[in-house]
Amino acid sequence: MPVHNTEIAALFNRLADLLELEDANPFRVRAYRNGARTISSLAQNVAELVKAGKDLSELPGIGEALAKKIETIVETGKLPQLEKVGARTPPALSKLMKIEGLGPRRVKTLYKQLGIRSLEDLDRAARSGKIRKLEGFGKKTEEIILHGLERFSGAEERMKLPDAEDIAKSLVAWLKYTQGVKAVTVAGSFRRRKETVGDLDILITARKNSPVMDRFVNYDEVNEVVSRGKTRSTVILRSGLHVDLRVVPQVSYGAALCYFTGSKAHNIAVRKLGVKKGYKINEYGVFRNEKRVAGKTEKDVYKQIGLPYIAAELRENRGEIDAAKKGKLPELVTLEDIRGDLHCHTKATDGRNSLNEMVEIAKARGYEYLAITDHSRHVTVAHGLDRKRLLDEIRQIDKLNEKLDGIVVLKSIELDILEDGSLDLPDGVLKELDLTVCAVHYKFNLPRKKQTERIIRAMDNPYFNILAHPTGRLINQREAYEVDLETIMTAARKRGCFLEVNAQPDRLDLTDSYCKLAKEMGLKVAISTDAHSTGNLDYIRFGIGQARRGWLEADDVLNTRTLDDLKKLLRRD
DNA sequence: GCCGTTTTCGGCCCGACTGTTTTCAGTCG
Repeated sequence: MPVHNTEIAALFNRLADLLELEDANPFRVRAYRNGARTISSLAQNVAELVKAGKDLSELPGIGEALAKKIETIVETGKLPQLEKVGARTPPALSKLMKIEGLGPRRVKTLYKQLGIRSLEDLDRAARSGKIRKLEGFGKKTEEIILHGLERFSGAEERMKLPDAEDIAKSLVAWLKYTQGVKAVTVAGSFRRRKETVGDLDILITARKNSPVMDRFVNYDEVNEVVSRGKTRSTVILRSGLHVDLRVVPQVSYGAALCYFTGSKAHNIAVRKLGVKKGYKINEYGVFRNEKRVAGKTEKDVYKQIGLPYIAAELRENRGEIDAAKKGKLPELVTLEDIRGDLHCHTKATDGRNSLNEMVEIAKARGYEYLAITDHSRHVTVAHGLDRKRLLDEIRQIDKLNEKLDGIVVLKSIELDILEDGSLDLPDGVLKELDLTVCAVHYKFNLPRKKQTERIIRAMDNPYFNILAHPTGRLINQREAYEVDLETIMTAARKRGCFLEVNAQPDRLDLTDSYCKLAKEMGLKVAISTDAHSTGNLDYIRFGIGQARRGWLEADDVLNTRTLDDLKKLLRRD
């Protein structure tokens, strides 16, 4: 099993932590963190790139030194420098820096002065009042540490996007109806449509004397006010979600929106570019010699430094600035581009609504087609369809199609890929379908090679069309199964098969990085909801967000096609 | 440690809030 990208990134991050504790050059520390970020957001397995002899220093933020270190990690599983630094500075200290309110300086002082090297040490010292006596610390800081410890022990989990949406919606409504408030925008990773959010960043433009800050900290759901200033405040809601609110004047709205949308790495890159052109960029605008030259809209900000507008979903410093400079930004796929859904369930298996109800809502959404993909027999808990019941459903759909106008129901199935790579129903019945959506639903723990072969063998079946939720991961619940997705993607491309971007907000599988890789490989994907109810069809929004984060354009997406064009792309002999 | 249509050396984004301070360091985003 090759070394995972996340393991390499973790080693670099840990090294960065320890170097920071040693007062190393902060830019060197940042270089390690940047490298870690590049590695962890890469779809391809770095170990395999190394084996293929690829020059890693071509990757952004990876230079000769880091490239060499990565090679060592791939070969030995270890980063010698980390062990060397670890001998001087206890590696456990990096955990202390995760406590809110504790950074490298304070952790270092705590270690040097009180010998604190673990969470337990920290807790003991704080409780016995030792910390407040240190220079630069005080009673209040001690309380903050104790509080941070308490919070830390709770599950540290990022919130899934739809949950954050629910919370944001009520809060935004509350803030909007405040005297003097003009615009309320949720920015941050929420706006970048990341699959999970760590906190909510809300931007407000308001008249000078608007009481919006008061109203914010007095919101019913606020559990704790972390900080409160004139232009910025932070609270923690009862749900545990942190919310930052920033108030700026109208003339700074665009600059503030850029700043608050991030990502941090994107902002740094943009500001750097600004500096090069003689501008200072902050949340109040773009400045040349103290004079504001742009800032009212995001577009103005980008324009001022010679760039076209960059969509929020792209702002991760993963090549978007370079693409913008060259005029090569993708024209991202939108909700309006989607002409149909290629994965949904009905009451026949584990869906909540009938065939007719599903079709009715799909039609109301303006879809031209809807593929009904109930489970196959192997998924017994969902009462999966056997050959006979599938034939019944096919006949039912044929009958319905005769009556329907403006939408066509596609005959399909979510077909289990069995352990040996065969499909769960015989070809004889599969050939009656318009398309198949195939998936792994059991035996997640096969070795990587076997799992990969299993899926590719399934693709050898001429009736295989789309690989559903290709890695099986459930966000915050279940890791992806071990599989060589890049090899699978290559195989899919060769065979005329497709991969799915499952739009269930629990799945969002493919990830953004793999969407981008698919695009680069020329492999088209289907964005499908896997809806188990009529309401779920709306999940398509989350799939679109993920696809946009993966740089996908309408042309890269199967279900932006008209029905005729779609049929041409699906191999059905 | 990275990086270069000003640079292969000398830079490296920018500001708010808090606490412990009498002008600023530390942390955060």
